[in-house]
Amino acid sequence: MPVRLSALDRRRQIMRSASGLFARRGYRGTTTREIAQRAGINEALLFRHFPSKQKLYWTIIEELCSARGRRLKIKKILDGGGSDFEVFAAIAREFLVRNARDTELTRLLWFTALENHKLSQRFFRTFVAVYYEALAAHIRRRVSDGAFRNVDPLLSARGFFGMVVYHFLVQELFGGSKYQKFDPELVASTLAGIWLKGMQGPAERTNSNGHNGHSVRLGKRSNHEN
Amino acid sequence: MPVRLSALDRRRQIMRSASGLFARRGYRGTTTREIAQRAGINEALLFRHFPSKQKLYWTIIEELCSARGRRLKIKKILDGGGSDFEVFAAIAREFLVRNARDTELTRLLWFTALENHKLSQRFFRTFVAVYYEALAAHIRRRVSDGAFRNVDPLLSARGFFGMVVYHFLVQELFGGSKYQKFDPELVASTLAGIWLKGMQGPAERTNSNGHNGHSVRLGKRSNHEN
DNA sequence: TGATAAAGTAAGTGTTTACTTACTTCGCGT
DNA sequence: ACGCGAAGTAAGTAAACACTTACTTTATCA
Repeated sequence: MPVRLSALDRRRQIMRSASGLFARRGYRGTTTREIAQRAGINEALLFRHFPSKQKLYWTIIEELCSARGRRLKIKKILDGGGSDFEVFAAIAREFLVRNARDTELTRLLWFTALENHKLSQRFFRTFVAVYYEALAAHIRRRVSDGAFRNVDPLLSARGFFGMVVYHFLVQELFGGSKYQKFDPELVASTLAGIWLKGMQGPAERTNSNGHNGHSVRLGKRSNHEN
Repeated sequence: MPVRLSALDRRRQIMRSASGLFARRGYRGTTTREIAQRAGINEALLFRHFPSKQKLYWTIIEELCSARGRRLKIKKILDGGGSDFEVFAAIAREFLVRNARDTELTRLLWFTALENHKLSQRFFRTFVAVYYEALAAHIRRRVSDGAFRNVDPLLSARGFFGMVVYHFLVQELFGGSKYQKFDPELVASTLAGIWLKGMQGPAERTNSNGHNGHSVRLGKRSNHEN
């Protein structure tokens, strides 16, 4: 009846069970007994694999922080070329679909941010700040190209992510999806369209720069009727 | 030594003490003993004023939901006239300074959203959705004026709040303010500027003879460059 | 084929939690 | 001035919590 697993497999299984519960109920709202129950094992075994509940939690967070290849994805989009509109819509889309695929992770992250002050900052640095830096660098480049207006790159990058992330939070955390569904594709292109048009320089025809082929024929006509 | 208060005053004092703790540590992270200690009373007295911890929590949330005159403020800004920029910058500023004044409330709300699924949706409706509706209505008006492009009013309203709220969250919840301070005035005008410029229709809105030709060309389907 | 080390568990431990009970102190109306 | 109801409290209780101990089972390899 009791399935016997190798230490590594059991460890992984416990972490999987635990992260789901932590995400739904938070650290304090999750008991070690629940975790063990969900993993189908005795509570004592949990404590042989992890010295404490705290350590288990941290290990999960740690793994989530390091394992995901998110950074690569956004860097790839940025470096991949394409019009500004294509790039920013792709980033927004990537964010929306990725987060939608595991609401669990998002909830876990937000819980951590609220429950654990210290961890949240470290979190932010390893998980979120990299996006900003990459995006802000890109914006800075486009500013010096003359394609974007000269606004604070960090602030405008934050503004862009803000639109996307907040939309997701409203839909998933606050139950906005109960009232209205949105097509991620539409959301991505609409928000990217607004932001991008808002960033473009007053002299819009300045697309001749000897840089790589970013042309400025963007999607200000990103207007999608339906 | 022990200060004797009227039931009403004591009640209020307990609620004040409790909401601070709930905001910092969440519902589950706050003990009734702590609350009593902070209020300078015995734990038993707390339970004479509130039948349970749950009820205390709900009462606090309820009061926060109903008492605040937030809705009025934003309506007033919208109806007060002024240029689009003045209006939107004012809304953003109002949000930033108001939230900064009580981070406590913001934290409490986000905690509630995560910890209590049911409550969060009700919360959202009474606390946040009113903003959207007011702003979306305004956007709709400006669209039919021909001043704004014809994008989904709800989505673009969300986008606007998203920029502002997310900036606040990053600064206050994730410790962004440790690294860099932002002048609320600057943030408000920058974000409002981006969003607004992104919303304004250039020579776009031609006429309304049932079929507007530009919608055929979707921005996201623009051809690739490499 | 055992010896052994690790997987697994039943049944605890002390502590903390939300909540009670049984009691004392005090302001106030008559 | 005195009685009564309400403010206030010391000292609990049962349940739930994270974590332990002491023990049994089983895969693996010399």
